[in-house]
Amino acid sequence: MEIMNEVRTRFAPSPTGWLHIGGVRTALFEILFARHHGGKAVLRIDDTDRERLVPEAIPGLIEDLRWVGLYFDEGPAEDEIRHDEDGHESGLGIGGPFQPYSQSRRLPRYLDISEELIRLGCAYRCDCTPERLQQEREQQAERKEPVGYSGYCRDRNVPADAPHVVRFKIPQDRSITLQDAVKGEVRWDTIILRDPVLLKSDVYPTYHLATVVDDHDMRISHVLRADEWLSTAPLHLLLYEALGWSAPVFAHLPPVLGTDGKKLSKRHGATFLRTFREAGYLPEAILNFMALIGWSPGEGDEQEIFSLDELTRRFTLERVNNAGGVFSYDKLKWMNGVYIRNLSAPDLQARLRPFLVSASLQIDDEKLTRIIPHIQPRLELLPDAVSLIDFLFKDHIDRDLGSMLKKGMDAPAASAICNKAADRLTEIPTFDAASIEAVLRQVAEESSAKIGPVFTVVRIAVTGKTVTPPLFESIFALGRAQTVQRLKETANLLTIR
RNA sequence: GGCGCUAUCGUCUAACGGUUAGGACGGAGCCCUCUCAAGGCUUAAAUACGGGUUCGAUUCCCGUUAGCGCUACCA
Repeated sequence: MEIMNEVRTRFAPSPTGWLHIGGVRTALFEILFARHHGGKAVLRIDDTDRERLVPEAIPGLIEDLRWVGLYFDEGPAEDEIRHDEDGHESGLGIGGPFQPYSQSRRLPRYLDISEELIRLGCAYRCDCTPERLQQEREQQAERKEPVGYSGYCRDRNVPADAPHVVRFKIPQDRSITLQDAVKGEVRWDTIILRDPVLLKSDVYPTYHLATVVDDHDMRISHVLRADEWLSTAPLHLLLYEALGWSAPVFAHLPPVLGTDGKKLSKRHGATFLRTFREAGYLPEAILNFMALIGWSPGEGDEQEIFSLDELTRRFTLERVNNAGGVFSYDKLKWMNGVYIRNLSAPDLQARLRPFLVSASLQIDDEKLTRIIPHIQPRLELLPDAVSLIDFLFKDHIDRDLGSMLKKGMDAPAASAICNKAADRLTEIPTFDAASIEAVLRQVAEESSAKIGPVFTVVRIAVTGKTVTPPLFESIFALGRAQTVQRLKETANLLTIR
């Protein structure tokens, strides 16, 4: 594949914490677009802010991306990822022809470019103190002028040997036009732009310098990034121009919002992918759902459930929306339920296991296998299974006898039903759902009560719950011995009551 | 304040000048039914406002309003 003509996208998160759900959407679009065009998606680590840097976040980010099913073609190699205390390999390395993929390891390159820009007269050193800048801004605000760096150091020839930053010299009286693949044509007058810092005093680049240099160096053809970057696009365009590089295609993605219309953040609820994982969401459902915020298949197509392959096949920038979209937990939950129902029984069982284990249940595989098909349509989140089936795996269950005794049911009658059910279930030759159903229906018929209340008595006696998977299948899964024992136990409890 | 982006049911969205403005989530109702779900059917619910352009605007243009983003040696 000729790399020069290849479609290449990149996802460049800052390792400041767990992967955010909004980041998942961006990463997904990077991959969908690149793959749709037979290109490559690059993972780059934007770790130029040493103050907010969380080293453990790097393996965490890659791990999360993998879990959700997003595999990048190029990215940080093993040695760029922090090893644990014992120096064990993380196993998360990706690698690629443009190593390293962490910006903190590319410092000399940014310094070179910064120097070149100074030589070119497109950038200059600035030794203004934070206090000075702060003061400047306050005065501007007071005079109701637009706030921003005044350009004080533009022509001062600040020497290189004292602490300083390097600023880009924004050409005045220019008009910059961006042809954005999503937003269309956007124009700015450079007069409103202020000379931004390119290289900080710690010799780390700012986002602007690093991203332009790396996107160029790594042959990125399409920059898909969140909406919030749109206003810095003219600066980036100017940088490409100053360096004599051709700019990539830009596509600014609509934001993922919280219910209040503001950018999705912690106060709206869960926002870290990790949290969704722990809450029992399926990665496929998350991806499918995120794809539908800001993108739609269009053409009157009403399909909503898409596999990653299908999304890849159908994804185009033309169908990316301009307006931001509110993240709906309700709809995600619904979609998660759809995905759970579409799982094979063994697959569901495997995915459920960790949640059952962490609920301290002693799993009996035979019971679990029997009940799986019956809880499948009843799950929205994986951990929902716990309260539905924990009665299968406990030696002792508590029952609220009071909730049995409703709709004309009294204790003696309930006790008799339990005893009779226990006896009949002991007698039947084959203990399967159909036989259990036949027996219990017979018991109900022989009782003076209606079928509903009778089954409620049996349900609570056997499971301790008012809400359970279907009764006969639950009893079948529990097994004859435990069922009979629980029925008799209940009968006794009802008599001494 | 300045600059920019955005605007269809509560929410995600479809309708690339002509539709009874469609679907999905959520809501309501009904059916099914051993509880709870799932499933099926039905239903309420939207083009922010004002001007143009046009035979005809959800759709194109302008303005207003509102929301959001940026305005850091953060990304």
